[in-house]
Order: sequence, then structure tokens, then C-alpha cells
Amino acid sequence: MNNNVTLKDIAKALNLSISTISKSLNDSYEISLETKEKVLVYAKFHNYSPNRMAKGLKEGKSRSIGVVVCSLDNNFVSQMLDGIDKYSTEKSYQIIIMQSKESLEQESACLSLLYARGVDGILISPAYENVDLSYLISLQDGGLPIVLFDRLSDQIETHKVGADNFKGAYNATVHLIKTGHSRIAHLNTNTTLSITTERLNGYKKALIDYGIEFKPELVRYCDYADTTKLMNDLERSIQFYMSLDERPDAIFTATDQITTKCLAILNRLKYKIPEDIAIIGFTNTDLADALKPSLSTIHQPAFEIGQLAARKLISIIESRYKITEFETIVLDTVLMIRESTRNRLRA
Amino acid sequence: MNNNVTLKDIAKALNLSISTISKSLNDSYEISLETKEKVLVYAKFHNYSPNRMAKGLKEGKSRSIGVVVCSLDNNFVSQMLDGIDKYSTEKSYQIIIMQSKESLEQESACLSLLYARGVDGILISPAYENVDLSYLISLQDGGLPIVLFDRLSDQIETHKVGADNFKGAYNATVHLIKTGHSRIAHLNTNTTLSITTERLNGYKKALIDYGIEFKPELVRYCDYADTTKLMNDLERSIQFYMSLDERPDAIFTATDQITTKCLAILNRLKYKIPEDIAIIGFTNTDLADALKPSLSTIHQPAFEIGQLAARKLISIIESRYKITEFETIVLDTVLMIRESTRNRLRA
DNA sequence: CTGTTAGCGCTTTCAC
DNA sequence: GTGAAAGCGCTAACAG
Repeated sequence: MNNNVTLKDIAKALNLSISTISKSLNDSYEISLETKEKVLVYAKFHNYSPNRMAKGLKEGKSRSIGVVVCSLDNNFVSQMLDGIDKYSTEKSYQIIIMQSKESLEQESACLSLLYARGVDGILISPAYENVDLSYLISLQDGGLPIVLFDRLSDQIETHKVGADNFKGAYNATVHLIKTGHSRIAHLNTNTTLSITTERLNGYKKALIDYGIEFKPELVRYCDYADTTKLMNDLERSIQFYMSLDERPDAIFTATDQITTKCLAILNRLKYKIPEDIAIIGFTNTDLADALKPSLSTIHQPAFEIGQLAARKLISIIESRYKITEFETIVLDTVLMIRESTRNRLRA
Repeated sequence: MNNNVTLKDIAKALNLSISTISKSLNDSYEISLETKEKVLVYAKFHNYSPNRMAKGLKEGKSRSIGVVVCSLDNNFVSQMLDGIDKYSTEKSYQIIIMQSKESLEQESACLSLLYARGVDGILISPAYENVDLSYLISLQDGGLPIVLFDRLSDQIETHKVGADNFKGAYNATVHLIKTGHSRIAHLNTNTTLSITTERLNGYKKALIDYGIEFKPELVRYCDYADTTKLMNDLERSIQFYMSLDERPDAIFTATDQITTKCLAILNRLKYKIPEDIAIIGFTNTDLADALKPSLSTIHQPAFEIGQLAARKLISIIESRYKITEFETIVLDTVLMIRESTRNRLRA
């Protein structure tokens, strides 16, 4: 069966030419119903399926798209991939997923491979380490459609799909303020990606709007290079917070990883949530309700981000004209209020 | 740049023939060092990368492998995929991931597509709905290498890589018994896959070995068809358990999904863990330590399963001979004792 | 309506 | 050492 039946085989068997078979299978108007019927039946019976490599080679497209993410083993990423896969499958594109593991070098390697493979376009959420998108831009200049998702950047002009990080962070912080918290710490990453700065800015803006002084010592930027480093940085940060004369009464954590790791650390250090410290963070974990106390979160529409990004990419791929007008789509986050940010005022 | 530079282009530019270029780039002994050098430099400078579709078409291989899983949006699956990706990338195979969403129909569709794409082999963890692997077998008979991972089956003879589900379940149950639990409920899935029956058998064996009567009413088989159904079944099961005259004092949950969803339900119904009921389950969640009480788990070596499965598949792909001797590799699980199964005897 | 032909980019015999 | 030519499976322009 892997000794695939080809057009040639069918042609021989049916005593027709290869092109007649091809046209029949593509339902060309040139072919008589009778012949088509015959071919279709034979093809179906012998389980014919066109060789996509040949087709791709011929047509100069592969009907596949490359997806580059930081890691497969990441809850939030999985949800986005699910969305990407859903839309791509609907449109009969196959996705080839590659991991950068937050390394610029690996990311380039992924891109080269995808390019060599002849993908029709690329969806990418750049590595944290990546401050330089020039390789991506050169690919785009070469005619390869590219769409950024989740982690956006101003360096490249193309369609971009992400969450409204500013507003999400703003809402989270305001929520903390309104529930009686005033010394609000913020744990973020040590990168320059827009998701970092936007979330930081949302946090700051909320403080300003509510007349709370911004204290730089309450913001710590943790190393995302690897899990161990991140864990260390987070633990040190929390210890630091707790050693302050004026301890923070709440933490706003900026990413999925930071949020869940903080929980484990706070747990280990025996701090009580929300009595000792309240916590709210960006995370899409399914376990928010299973946690005790249940975890207040800023939820990102991960599936939709993926789906929409795929849609935008495929729209470029299938557009006959060169796109000059690009969109940046920003989806709303949802503030999920649970027990980890219980109201201090009514307590 | 997507108007790729081809062998032809290089040949023209260097006033050589296409085959000379091809041979140079493949470091053939037939070509003079001088020419090779010239070609290599030119190729590198112009960023030549071979068109993998053309190469694949020519060679009858694509250096890609298809991976079929139930869902991308699943913590445990992600970890296995990570392992698969790691090994495949090392061996310069690309992976094409497809989701069956537990549907037999979708699974077949995935397999057809992968086959059409000309993958060199397939890694599959069959859909829950799938009780009939005949399509897979026919692909294998046609010469396509196939390796099963995680969810194994006796229906097909090939390499298989999974966890030791029997022993994992046995150890979990024994752990519950040794910590003073005697009315141990078991929540499993309503399927006939080996992972279901093995876990059930491990549970039973432990009861027998420790002289505890097996009570069928303490075992419930929940519908995995979709999240809502599963959620309903689980909730009803828990309500049922709690309505018994002799309430169970512990639950052993058989899968990742079941474990985490149970936690949320128990939380919502305000049952205290482990006072009201202890819980231990198969799950690889990162949040086991962040939960309160922290969650005792049976941890599966997901990454290793993926890695090993990829290794076995690639070994078949690259073997010159037809494989007749197949292996089933079973990896040990790890019992992670935390607070959700605190010892009742010392309490 | 059907068939012939060329060619996508590459490898690989076989000549020169 | 190098090149010409065939062919992987497919599509499409063109002939008949």
C-alpha cells in the first residue's frame, strides 16, 4: 500500500492516458462522465491518494504551514496550537510545528528547515531571546507570508494576532486595588518583548489612575532562559518581597509560567493565600478551580488567537495580490475572579 | 528568497552542469576539490537550501514522520510530543502532528492525509473510540512503519512504547492501603484500551494482595467522548460515592483528565482532601505542588515515552531489512507521595 | 473528449 | 572530472 498506486498505474490498468486520469480525478469538464466514473471507481477501490510531494513540487506550494513556538510542553501554547490546527485542517493545510526552546539559534534553525521544506507560510511566536527579527524579515522579503501570534513585535510589518496585554494587566491590577490591596508587587520577565512591556505598562497605568505610587522595588524581572533559573529568580524575588518592612499585600504575575511557579513557591514557604498575600496572574491553567484557594486569573483566548492567526496567514497565502495593508488584531482577555484575591475590605 | 535558488541557477551561474552541482553539494568523490569549493561557496553565499519536496519525490522518502494524538491541548500529550520532537529533530526528521480528538473517523482522516503526504512512518496513540486498528494494519502491511505509544493495543504487531500502567496502579493502590485507607474507589474510563484495563487490574491486584474485598460499586467508568460528558459522569460518580452508607475514604483516579477534573469537583462540593477523602491519580501536571493539599500522583515518564517511541520508529524506517521481531517497551511510573494521601493511621 | 509533452528540483546512471 | 539524460508523480498547455 505504500507502494502507492499512481496515476500511471491507473492509466495502464484502464488503458487511458495519465492526463486523462489526472483530469478525471480533478473533475475536469473536459472528461466524459463515463470515463470519470470509471476512473473514480478504480481509484477509490485501489485506495489511490495523490502524492503530495509531487503535487507540491509541481505547483510550487506544499499546502503546509510552519509553526514556530517556544515549546510544545506548555499549556498556553498547546491551546493556541489547537486553534491553529483546527483552522488549518479545515482549510486542508498541514502544520509543521517546531520548537525554539527560547533560543535564537534554534529558532533560526527551525525557520531554515521550514523554508527548505517549502512551507507556504509561517506562524511564529518569537523566542524570548530573540530581539532581532531580521532573518524573519528576509524570509518575508523573499515572498514567504509570515504572521506573528501571541508575542508581537514592531520590527516586522505583517499581520499580528495577540491578546490585549495592556488591558489585561490593567484590569488585573485595578481588581487588586478595588479589593483593598495597595502594595501590589509585579513579577515579570527580563525581556523586551511587547508582552512584557505592555503588561508592565498596564500595571503602572492602573496604579497611576488610582493614585497609588509606583515603587520600582516591587517590580522584579525574572530570567526566562530555563526553568531552573526562573525558579531561582522567583524564589529570591518572593523572599525579597517578604523581607520588606512594608510587605506587598498582593502579587500580579505576568505569565503562565511565573504564575504557576509562584504558587508552588508560596505554598512551599507556607504563605497563606490570600491572607498573607493575594495573587492574580496571566494563566490559562485548567486547574484554577481545583486550586485552593481557587486562583484568580487573567485568561487569554488562546484557542482563538491560534485560530485567527492561522486564518490571517492563510488569507495572505491565498491572496492573489501582494498585501500591503497589515492588521494587528488584539483580543480581549477575561478577568476570572476567584478566591486568591478575596476582598480585604469586607474581611 | 522564496524564489529559491536551485541547482539549475547555480549551474548556470558557475557554468557547470546541474549534476556537477548536485554531486559537489553531496560531497561526491567524483568532483575535484576545486570545483566543490567553488560550488559550496556560491551555494552558501546565495543561501541555497535543497528543496525537500523534490528530494523526497526523487528518493521516495520525505524524512518526515506523522504523529497522531488525541489532542494537542493536553498536558500529558504535550510532554510526549516534546520528547518525540527532540529525538526526531536530532535525527533530522520533521514531525507532522495531527489530532484525532478521540474520534475514529478523524483518526482515519489523519492517517490518510499523512499517508498521502508520504511520511516515512507513523507514531500513534489511538483514539479512545478506536477499537479497530485494521486501517492502521493495512497501512503497515503496505510497508509503512508504525509505532504505538502510550495507548497500546494487541491488535497490531509492532514496536510499542508505554508506561507500566499495571504497576503504577498497583503501587498507587498499595500506597493508599498502607496509609490506612480501605474503602478505595476507582474512577476510570469507559473504554477497552489497554491503559484502562491494566490500571483497573493493578488496582484489583493490590486489593487482593492486601486482603481487601473488591467492590464493583466502587469502580465507575466515565465517558471520555467529550469534556462535558466526562465532567457530568465524574460529578455523578462522586455524588454517588458520597451517598453510600460506607463512603469511600480514598479515590484512585486513572487518567490525567479524570484526576484534575475530580479535584475541581471535590473542591466545588466542599469536600476536604484528605480528611473527607484522599486522592491519588495518574497525572503529570506541574501544579501538583501548587495544589493544596499538594497532590499525590503517579507520574508517567512522558518525555521519555515520546523520545523512545520516536527512536524505535526511526530505527524501523532506517533498517534495511524487514523487521519481524517487535518489542514492547514498558517504562516505570513514579509514585509521588504528597499530602493528598496523608497517613490516616498516624492522624 | 482524449493524449502528448514539458517541466517542477533533485539524484543517479552512464557516456564522454 | 564533468555532463547528458532519465525519471520520481503530478499538472497544464497544447494537439489531435
